[in-house]
Amino acid sequence: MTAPTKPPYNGPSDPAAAPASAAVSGTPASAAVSGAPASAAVPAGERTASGVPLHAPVIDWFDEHARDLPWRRPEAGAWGVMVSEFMLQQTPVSRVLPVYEQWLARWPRPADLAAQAPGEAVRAWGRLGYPRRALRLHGAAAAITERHGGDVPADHAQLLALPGIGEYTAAAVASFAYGQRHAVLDTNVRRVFARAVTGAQYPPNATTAAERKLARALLPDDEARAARWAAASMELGALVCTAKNESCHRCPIADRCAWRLAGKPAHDGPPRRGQTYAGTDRQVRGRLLAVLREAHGPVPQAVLDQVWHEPVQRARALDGLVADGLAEPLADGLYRLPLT
DNA sequence: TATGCGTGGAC
DNA sequence: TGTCCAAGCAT
Repeated sequence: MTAPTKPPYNGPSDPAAAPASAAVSGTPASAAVSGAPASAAVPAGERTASGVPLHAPVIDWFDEHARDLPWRRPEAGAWGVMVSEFMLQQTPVSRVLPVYEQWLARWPRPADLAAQAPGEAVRAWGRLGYPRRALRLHGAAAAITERHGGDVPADHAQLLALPGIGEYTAAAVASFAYGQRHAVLDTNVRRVFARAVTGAQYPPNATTAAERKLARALLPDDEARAARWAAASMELGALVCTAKNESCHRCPIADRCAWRLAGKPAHDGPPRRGQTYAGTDRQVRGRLLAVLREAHGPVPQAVLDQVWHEPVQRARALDGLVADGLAEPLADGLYRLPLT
């Protein structure tokens, strides 16, 4: 049973963020990067295109510098890992921390969340943003309760079948919670690979087949070490190889980073998609939902009308919330968070 | 494959 | 101040 006792976050107390890795496997991988010069001492699958191993210094760095995050503690369990992954989708760690703690204290198991109305999940989500994630997490908890006996599945395909879980999150939960060997390709890892291996400042806008192939090729053969590498490469991107103001002087692989060795050429090609916000439906939806979240009962339409002056856009945004299941229309022009 | 989907901190 | 950015997913 996946029943992690609530993990009060009392600050750094558990330096060992993950089980110690086993000895490095000596099994040669067949997925060598083509054209790579032979480097006999290192299994082919663990070398970069230049033949230089990448994971050893990164994992060593991680052993020293990993943040003590609550979802990395053993007591977090698979449910804690999964909750954190939902919350961390497009939201910074610092904003996730307090909500995560409250969430796990209130709903320590998937079944506890599944027993609540979805609107309660939306309310507890607070201002993390993208509240459809709260709905999907609630739906995932319900599916876990129904289909998996209340335990977060360990199987990648079963994880992928849950609402709100895509390729990244399925790999992350399987790797971080269950120690499995998966390519965990998030925006941090993609940026590290783009720089260290490809020599580009930023990865492509959308994940490419070449990136997936590279991620698989760089995966250590040993299962526990692969899971460690996944967390370590993400952490490197989050703390050192950041999008802006990268800290190459603190980077364990700076001496072999293709981008740095090339003189850190600026990004060329199409501009990276920027996100506008002011004046969009998103902003209106956010305001509307904030009112519903903070209300304790049904809210009259007249109150919702206060949040935005333009009636057409306002109506479209409200309709969108209803269509997404984030708001529930009642009789007499009243709205509330969804009970079902 | 491109687009829509929240929020707030950093510079 | 405005722009960019933060552990993606669904359609």
